[in-house]
Amino acid sequence: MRGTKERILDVAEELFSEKGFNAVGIREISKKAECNVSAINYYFGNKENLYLEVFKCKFIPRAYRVRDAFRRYLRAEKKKDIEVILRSLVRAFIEGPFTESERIRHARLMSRELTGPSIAMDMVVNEVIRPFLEELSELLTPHISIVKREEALLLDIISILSIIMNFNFSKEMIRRITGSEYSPRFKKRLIEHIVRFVKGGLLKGESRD
Amino acid sequence: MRGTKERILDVAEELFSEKGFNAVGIREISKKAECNVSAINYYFGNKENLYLEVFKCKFIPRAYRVRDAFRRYLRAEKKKDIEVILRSLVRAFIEGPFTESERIRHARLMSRELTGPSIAMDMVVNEVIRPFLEELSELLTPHISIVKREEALLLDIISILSIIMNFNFSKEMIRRITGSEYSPRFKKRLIEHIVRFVKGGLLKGESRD
DNA sequence: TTGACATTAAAACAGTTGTTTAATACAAAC
DNA sequence: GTTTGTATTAAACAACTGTTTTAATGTCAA
Repeated sequence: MRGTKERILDVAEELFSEKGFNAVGIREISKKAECNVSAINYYFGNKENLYLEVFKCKFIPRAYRVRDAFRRYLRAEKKKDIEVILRSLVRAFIEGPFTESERIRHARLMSRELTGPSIAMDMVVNEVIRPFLEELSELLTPHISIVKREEALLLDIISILSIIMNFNFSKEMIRRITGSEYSPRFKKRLIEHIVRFVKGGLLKGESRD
Repeated sequence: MRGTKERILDVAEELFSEKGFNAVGIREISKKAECNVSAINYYFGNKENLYLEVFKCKFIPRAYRVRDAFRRYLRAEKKKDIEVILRSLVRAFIEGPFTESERIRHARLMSRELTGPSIAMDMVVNEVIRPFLEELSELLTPHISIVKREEALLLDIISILSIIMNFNFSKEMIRRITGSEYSPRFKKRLIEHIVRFVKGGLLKGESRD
């Protein structure tokens, strides 16, 4: 059996992402992790720190894996035009090297942090979001022919990520509205849809207007 | 002084949207609403029902006001081309006939419902989202010249709303990343950015590809 | 075997949770 | 003036909260 500390982290991430910080009790965690309540405080000091540790040990490493998947998809292509860049990006989030439950956990934690920032937000912004935005910005700039204000490109990228994220963490809502399950086939359609939509958005006003 | 029941509803909405259902206690509500704890159970039965009532009496009517603002903006324009439709839509959400705190409350409640569906989700889907998607779909269809699968248009509209919503309920994150406050000037830029981006996305593949 | 340390366990802690009870206060209706 | 129904209050309820204490283990080196 894996170490107690590891099990606590796993269970904590699962429950926190599913219900949010306040809706989860440490007794619920300890029960599911098959350990004593005091083991949690022994290893992590208190509940808040456990939450922080979930981000440090689980969320952030996985965010890097998303980024790495993106880089890998991109590297595998010869022509690195806008469409390839965008498809690599979308695929990293929608398909990515994750199990479906991993993806859901990741999306939910992120979504909670976006809507109701917690003590973990600083970490997420500084170690994940900002560097990734910068990377995307540098990758896309050479392909945007018209002179674009820096802010405009930033807003573009945020818009792109908004769409990707939304399809990732509003799954229940999307399911209800479209009537489609998140099957591999639907995902394929979804990826192509998003790629084409955001490509259109990015290139807006270039060949017309 | 306004009626107790009204005050409870107001305070409950504010606190629920700010912290989420589980993070708010009825004693906190009763204190801020300047009433007794048991008044809450007297009027609403229990905490869960109070949450539901917040949606019934506050969220949904305001969602209709967003829709009405959209219709009004649209009606005020002579030429009802795609750009006008989209600008009306974006303005209804970003500017709309609301105070800033009203907009924040609305966005947060919606975001929570999207990420972690509660008992209120059915209400939101059936009375707000579905009808509005249909309305948008009918409005946009005549302006999309190429034959588009029904699903494709639906995904387009969801993408559009994703962007609008994200700029509405990730404000703290946007602030940090862009360094811009949500001033009227920034909002203007934001609206024009979104309109152009989603217009590009919607019309993708029409005049090129 | 001894001592030191890391880990687990049960119990107690004080404070908070949502809810209920029982007792009022205050109108309008008879 | 009594009754009826609504509105409001304080107090008590049992269950649960995160945390701490204390004791009992296990482990490994000296």
